[in-house]
Amino acid sequence: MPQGAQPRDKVTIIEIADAAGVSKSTVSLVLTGRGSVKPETRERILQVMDELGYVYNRGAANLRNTQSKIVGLVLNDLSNPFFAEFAIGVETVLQMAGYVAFMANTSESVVRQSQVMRMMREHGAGGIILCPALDTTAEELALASGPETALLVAIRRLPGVAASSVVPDNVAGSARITRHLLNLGHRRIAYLGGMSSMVVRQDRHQGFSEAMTKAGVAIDPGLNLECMPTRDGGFSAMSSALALPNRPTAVVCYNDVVAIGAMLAAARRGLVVGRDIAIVGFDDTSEARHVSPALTTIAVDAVGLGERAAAMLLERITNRAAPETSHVGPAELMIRESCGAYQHALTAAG
Amino acid sequence: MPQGAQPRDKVTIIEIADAAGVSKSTVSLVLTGRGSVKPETRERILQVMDELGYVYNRGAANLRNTQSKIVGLVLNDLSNPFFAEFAIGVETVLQMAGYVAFMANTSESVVRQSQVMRMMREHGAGGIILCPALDTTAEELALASGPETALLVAIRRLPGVAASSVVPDNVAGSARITRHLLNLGHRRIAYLGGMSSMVVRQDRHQGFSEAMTKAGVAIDPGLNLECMPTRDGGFSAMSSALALPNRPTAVVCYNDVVAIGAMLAAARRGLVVGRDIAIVGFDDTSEARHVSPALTTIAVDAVGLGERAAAMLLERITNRAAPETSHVGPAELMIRESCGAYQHALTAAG
DNA sequence: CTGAAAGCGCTTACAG
DNA sequence: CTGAAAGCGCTTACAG
Repeated sequence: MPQGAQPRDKVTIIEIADAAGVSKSTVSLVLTGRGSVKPETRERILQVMDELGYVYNRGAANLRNTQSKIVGLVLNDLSNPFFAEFAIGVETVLQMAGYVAFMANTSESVVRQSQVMRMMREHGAGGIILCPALDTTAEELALASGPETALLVAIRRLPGVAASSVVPDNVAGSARITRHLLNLGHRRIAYLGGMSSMVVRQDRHQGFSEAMTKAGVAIDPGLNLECMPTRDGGFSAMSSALALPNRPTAVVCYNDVVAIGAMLAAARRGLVVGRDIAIVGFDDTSEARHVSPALTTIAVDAVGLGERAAAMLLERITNRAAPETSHVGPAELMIRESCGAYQHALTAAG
Repeated sequence: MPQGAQPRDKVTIIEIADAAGVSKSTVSLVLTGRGSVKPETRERILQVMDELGYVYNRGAANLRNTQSKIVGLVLNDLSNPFFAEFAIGVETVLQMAGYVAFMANTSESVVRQSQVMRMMREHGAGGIILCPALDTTAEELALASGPETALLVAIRRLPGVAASSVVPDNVAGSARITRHLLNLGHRRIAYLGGMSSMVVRQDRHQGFSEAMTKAGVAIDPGLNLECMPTRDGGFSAMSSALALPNRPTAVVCYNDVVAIGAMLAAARRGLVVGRDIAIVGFDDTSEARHVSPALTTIAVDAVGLGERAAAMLLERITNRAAPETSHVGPAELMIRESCGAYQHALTAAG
């Protein structure tokens, strides 16, 4: 607060009007920027606000005019760097547009999810970007959501939910990375990680299956292994896969986290990943680049998805009549070391 | 919305009162839980709310009673996993207490920082947890903050700012990891990374100096190297250090990110980290465990710091008379491979 | 370009 | 335990 100013507790529009010698309507006009106020009056008012340390009370303003410039972001797992990057994208776009974001982490709990969504609505969020917790059902969401709040579902699509959506191209990405392994000469390829109840797993596994089938390679049902999408899950599932009598020569993992767990299991077993066995992931989190050997994976541009999600939600908020839309983001193959492509090239050359 | 309910646009307390056959005061009483309402009346009101799809308008409520149950979280770099973990801690505690959090990422921009802090205040945040951007000054902050908003500074302390603070024990942590290297027999130890203008760097370097001095080891000013706290910065600075005529045998890095860059530079030069040279970090981000060799570093419990920050802020919000407090969190040595302790033990045994 | 008045959805004393 | 009235800080037509 500038020196000389009185540290009043609550400076309101009325005190500004008094000090500037105008009515409070005029002050409101410069605040909203709607009506046209004489430039010198405007300047004087602005200066008085500064002197008195005035803070615009948007809660009061919203009470009168609805539309709030607040958006909620509900994340299922902020500890996953993928979602942190997604959040950065969302928040950047929101900030540029003059919006402010509520953020909540549900840790995959549908209960917490309902709670935070309700809280955000009560606090006047005009829209919510939801990365749904694992067991989210369409009915629950219909209750947690409401007509005053625009809803956008991100990352995990939710069949049967009336909302816009932003998801990466899981099917195409998975097909692409599977083709990559097929091109490298692999035939016994396992699909590892995630639970078959997860929509994302279904999509990614579908891409895997399509690529295998299109290449005329039989899929061994014994090489379809489920596990929780964690490092530990990947470790256990991979250990099982390696204990198989006729073990796979390549493994397509549900995501990077599972792949890193799988790499650990292979190393523990004395295998050199990228030479003795190929392992690939999905997401391209920053860890993928830093593990050794570096992980071949699918980049989905988490930041870009976040930006797109925010832009689409803003569009729906400002234009309530706009139809629900869905966006499927790119999925790009990042060839690194864990697939053995580099070694393969050397062998081919020699 | 349950079937049978009219999808009215805005259900207010008045419509609830009418439908339940009571006055709106009574409805307000069950909403706030303050007065005592006859249990059956209460039940009936609650049921009507559910049927009509009522959403409590906290903006309107706050207008009357001040105190808002909203808190702001301003992060300087959400892409750093350390801050994502910190945010998780903050948000968990806030959620438990029935608060909702605004979140903003400044990307080290003081301009964005001022903007988002003002926005949060305008939207009625009762307090703000700030991880300040690099060039934040006490004066700017005094302007961006205000008497209605409790301020808590986290991670980077800000000399001269009247606010509670939560920071890790940078001095002790740095001294501890330096002692670890001294115990391993190192004498030519470099301090690498960060800019001397950063308060965190000053604290960590102080811990380094104290440990060296206490051990009676001279500090070579030529082995104090600054760089931006990024992977690339660490890479360049380490390259310079290795080009020195009498190069260090061990390197204490400003943080994990710098250390990982430094490890890359050493490897590029043909050195085996942990055998030919020791490199250690600070923070214990998840990457530290996954690089190869695994990074010896200082764990500061980011989640715990976040929880503590939130708890302290809540305390100040509910009890405005409470004095400002500061908390210094633990700093624990995580011995892994990059310091060569394991190799050292083998040698000693043989 | 400016002023007086009503109202947004709620809470808070104050009567009953 | 319940009702009528005032007011929180702002915006919005409506006059001037």
